Amino acid sequence: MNWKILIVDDEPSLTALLRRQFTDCGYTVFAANNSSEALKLLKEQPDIILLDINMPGKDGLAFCREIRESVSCPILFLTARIMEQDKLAGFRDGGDDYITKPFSLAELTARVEAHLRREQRNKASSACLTSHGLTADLAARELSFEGESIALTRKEFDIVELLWTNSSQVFDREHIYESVWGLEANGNNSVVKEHIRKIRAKLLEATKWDFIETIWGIGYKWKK
Amino acid sequence: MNWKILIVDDEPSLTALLRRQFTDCGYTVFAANNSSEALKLLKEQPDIILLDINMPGKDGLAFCREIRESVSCPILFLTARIMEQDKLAGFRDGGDDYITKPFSLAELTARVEAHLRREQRNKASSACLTSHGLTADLAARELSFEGESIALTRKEFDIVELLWTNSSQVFDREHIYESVWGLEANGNNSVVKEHIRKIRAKLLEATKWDFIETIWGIGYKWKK
DNA sequence: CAATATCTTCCAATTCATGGGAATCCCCCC
DNA sequence: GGGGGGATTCCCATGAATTGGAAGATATTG
Repeated sequence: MNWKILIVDDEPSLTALLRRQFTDCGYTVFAANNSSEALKLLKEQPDIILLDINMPGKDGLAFCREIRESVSCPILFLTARIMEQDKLAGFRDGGDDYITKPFSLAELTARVEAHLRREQRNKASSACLTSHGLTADLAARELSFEGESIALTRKEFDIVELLWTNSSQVFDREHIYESVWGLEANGNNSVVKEHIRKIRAKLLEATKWDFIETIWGIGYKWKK
Repeated sequence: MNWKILIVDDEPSLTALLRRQFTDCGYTVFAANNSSEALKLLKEQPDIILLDINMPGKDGLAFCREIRESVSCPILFLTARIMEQDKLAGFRDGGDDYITKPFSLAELTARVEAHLRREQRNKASSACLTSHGLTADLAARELSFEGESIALTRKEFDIVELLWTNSSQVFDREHIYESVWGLEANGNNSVVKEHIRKIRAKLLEATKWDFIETIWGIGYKWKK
């Protein structure tokens, strides 16, 4: 993920330092020396904002109050003020964190990443497997090929999930039975056979491609 | 909003202090003296967790690593360790903030509220759901189809909200029961079935469209 | 106390899992 | 290259599991 970070500070040496740090970490950095410049850079839609409080012209707190409604990304205050009242004011005005100078670059970076991690988590969509145009959404229990949905039954989906998520492994029928059914296999593997057949039939019908490889005398494996 | 906060610290005087503070602020407070107690209290589904690092038995960092996957609420570390390495470890293990003792109650409260505010904001951005002409206002708990209001009961609305806000996921009946009722499901899931039926009947009547998909043998899912 | 919401129970309809046997395929040996 | 034996695939009828629906009991609310 390539994050965009907006740094607002009137101290050029600090913005330069931060720019270097976050560029090194793979961020796209935008820097402003005052509130009005910062306002223009908002159109870049940063994912997170570092905001100095003490600035000539409009200060950071006022800037934060102004944009808070329309900007949803986390805003972290950077400041030399250590008075508790100032901190509280920062949070009250909509800040998400308050970091006092001097701070360590490592801690600042860790905090920035913690906030971004949370943002991403809140947006997170479920994990999908994809290969050869076939897509499986494990949470939604959906399988589709180029947008076309393929209906699988419960056990069929369980088997596909098992094979696909361990696609470098060969599973014998007993292993599949025990994994999917959660029971000990007692020589009873014709069920697995039949399900493999049905899965193959459905996938072949939809994709013209056999995703399951038979390892003769051993078992089955998902083709990569 | 009545937030639920989980406090985990082995120092009874501190948990007592925090309990009083957050109770006064209108929170519902759960407190644990160690990790295993805390684990049990997770079923209360707290909105935020304050976690001491130094505890006998499993420490806070280990506890955090363990639950981070399954618990999405913010986790704030409270600790007397001020070494930078410790802070970085806290963030690395999935913490959202790191507060060093001694701290001021006012700042702690401000930080807690900043995190909760952000959580709410992230949810609120999807406070109005719309698809196929159906609109749900989660804050007002109102459902309507092309201006025509559809009356849902409390539990019915809870279920719709759960399914719709996680429309990429399949929920089995036990999961729905535990989420909506907040209780452990003991095989008793015909209630959920019946509520799903009622919701379907109401929506079908109003919209001529079935928004809930049955995943046979698994559960239910909101159609996208 | 009435109205509404929630929960329980039971049964029919549907879908899926299962197992057996026939047909086919694959590998090895000649 | 051809045949034999075992493993695999295919087909299909049956029965079990799951869901949807009706009706009524119980709890909650105003």
